Amino acid sequence: MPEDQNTQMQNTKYKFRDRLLPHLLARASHSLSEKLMAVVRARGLTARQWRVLGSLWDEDSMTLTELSDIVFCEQSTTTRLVERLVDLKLLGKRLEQSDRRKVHIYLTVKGRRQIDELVKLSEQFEKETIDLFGIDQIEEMKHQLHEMIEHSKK
Amino acid sequence: MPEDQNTQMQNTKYKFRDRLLPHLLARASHSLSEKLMAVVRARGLTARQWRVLGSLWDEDSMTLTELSDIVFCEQSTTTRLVERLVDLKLLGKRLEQSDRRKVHIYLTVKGRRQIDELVKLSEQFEKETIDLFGIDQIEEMKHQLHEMIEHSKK
DNA sequence: GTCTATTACATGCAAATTCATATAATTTAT
DNA sequence: ATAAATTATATGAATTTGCATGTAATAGAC
Repeated sequence: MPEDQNTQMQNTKYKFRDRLLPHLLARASHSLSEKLMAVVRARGLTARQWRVLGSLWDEDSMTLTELSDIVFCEQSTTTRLVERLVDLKLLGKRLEQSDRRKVHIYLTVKGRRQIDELVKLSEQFEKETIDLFGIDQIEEMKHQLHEMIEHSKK
Repeated sequence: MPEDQNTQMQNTKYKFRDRLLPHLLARASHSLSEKLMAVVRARGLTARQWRVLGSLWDEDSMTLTELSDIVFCEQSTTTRLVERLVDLKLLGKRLEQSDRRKVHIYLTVKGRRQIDELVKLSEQFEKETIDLFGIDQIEEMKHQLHEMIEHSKK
């Protein structure tokens, strides 16, 4: 088995599960959001519900397909997830006039009020991370992450 | 970018959903693993099943609790997920002698054969990422990610 | 214009996941 | 040594999810 020179050092230091970038990114994401998620759950929201609600925070509206892409799940899952939040009056639906296939989802006033605290908490945790690692390092990491995301789209 | 105040410019450039590190990390992880996941699904495995199997690749064994921590899910989920893979003869169970509460899970020969291709593919995609962004940048990012994970444990 | 392909969303259903709780083994406190 | 607390795993029930497929609106080919 011809071992790559590059990964040789990592091989001895980390196990498979923590050596590969995708796993590592997921784990870091999970670690960093752990505290917030405890609050999210305590507010009766699932991680995905929060992600949908939060994503609409500074958007006028998004279609179900756009939301699915952001939440990393099937469109059918988004349909039902949103349906539930519409029942709870946290989200609203609006048909696009020029293309009546598209359903636009938006945050209601109640929904906005509901997640206001979570949004502020998110920003606060973000600030803590920035303070800990330094604005320059974090900004550079974000830049690289955006590049990775952009590149994978092709 | 430098003359602007801290996150001010980020605020205008990115929406809430893509400005916060946890979301961004999750999105990058998802983007980078997309191609591999297509193969994983084609092999009849779910993302979580693959993560469990892959994590055991270079471990003698892990307990259910240890696995749950790695897969980011409830222990009860791991119990049933593993149960299914044991039925498929991809995993085996062994009780710890000194503490018979603990169930040790390990990859069977069949399981190892089953994921061999996926492990190689993972390494290959990792190499592509490294070639694209440079070994130094990737290593530095991994280092920071490990630091973030480590810090969050406290 | 008509026919076909594509896009956006919905739905039936089986499987997966979680939450709460139960059980069993081990450790700790007294 | 025993009772209480803790740790590791299992299980029942309700919810969520994904896959396959269906339906309606739009775009494209001719």
